[in-house]
Amino acid sequence: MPTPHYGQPRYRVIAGELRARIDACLIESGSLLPTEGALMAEFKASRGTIRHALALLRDEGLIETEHGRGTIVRPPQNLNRSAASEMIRQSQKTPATPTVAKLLEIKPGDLVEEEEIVVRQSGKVQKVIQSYRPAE
Amino acid sequence: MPTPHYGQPRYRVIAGELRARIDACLIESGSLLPTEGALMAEFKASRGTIRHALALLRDEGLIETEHGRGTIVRPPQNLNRSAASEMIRQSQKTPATPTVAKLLEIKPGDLVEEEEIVVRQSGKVQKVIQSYRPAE
DNA sequence: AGAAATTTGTCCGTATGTATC
DNA sequence: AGATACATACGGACAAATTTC
Repeated sequence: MPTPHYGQPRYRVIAGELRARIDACLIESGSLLPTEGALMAEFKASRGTIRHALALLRDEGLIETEHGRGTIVRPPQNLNRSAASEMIRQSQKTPATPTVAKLLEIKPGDLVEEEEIVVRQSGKVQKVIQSYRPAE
Repeated sequence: MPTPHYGQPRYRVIAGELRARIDACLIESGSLLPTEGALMAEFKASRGTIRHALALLRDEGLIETEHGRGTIVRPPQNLNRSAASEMIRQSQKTPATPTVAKLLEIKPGDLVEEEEIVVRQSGKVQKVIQSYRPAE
C-alpha cells in the first residue's frame, strides 16, 4: 500500500481521536492511556506514527509519559488550556491599509510584513489576529 | 553496530551542536541550514535522528522549516529585555473586512469586535496588531 | 510552461536500549 | 529474573512543496 495522506496526516487524526476521548472524559484523568502497542493495533498504525500523535498531545499538556510505566492523562490543571486551541499562522508581504500605514508612518500601499494567526477551538474559529511590521 | 545511547541521546547532542553554531552566529539568521541530507552525512546519523534534533530546535523557536525549501535560522526573537516598549490598546466594533469575514464565517460588513494594539519602541512604531472576534 | 531535481513531510518495519512492574 | 512499556536509532519507500533548468 502506498502512503497517500489525503487531508490530515494520520498522526494528527489519531491525536484528534484521542483528544476527543480525553475531552469527553472517556478516559479518566490520572489513569493510563492504552499502551503504544495497543494503539498500534487499534489504529493499525506503526509505532512511529502513534508516538508522533502522542507527542502532539504531550506538547499540548494533555498527557504525560513515564519511561517504562505508561502514559497518563493529566488532570485538567488550568482552564485556559491555551495550547489546546489550534493556531494556524502564516506570514506574507502585503500592501498597507490606510490605517496601518498611518500608524507605521509609511505611505498607504507600501509593502508591509503581515502575520496572520487564526485561532480555532473545537473546530470553530474564535479569533483572527493580524499584525503588521514595516517590510525590510 | 548496536544502539547504545550512553549519556545523552544522539539527537540531543546534534541539536546541541547546531544550537551552538547558531548562537555563535556561524550561521547567519535568515540563511538556510544545511539540508537534512547534508546533516546526515556530517553526523553520520539517520534521517529520523536528524529530524528529531531539528524538532527540538524548532520547538525552541530557533529555526523554522518550510516544506520543499529548507530550514532557516529565525532572526533573534524579541528579547523582551527592553522595558522601553510601550503598548497602546483600544477596542471597538467595526465592520468585518472580506478576509476576516471569510475566516470567521460571517458576512463581510457584519460587525466584529476589533482590538488594536500599537507597539512603540523609543518613540517609533514597531508593530500594529489587530485582532477580530465575532461581536456578541 | 513543463519536466526534472531537490528538499522536507509522512509512514512503515525492525532492532536494541533502558526504566518500571 | 522475567515481563512489560517507553526511548532511541536505523533503513527504506513514497508524497508534496519548492526550486531549477
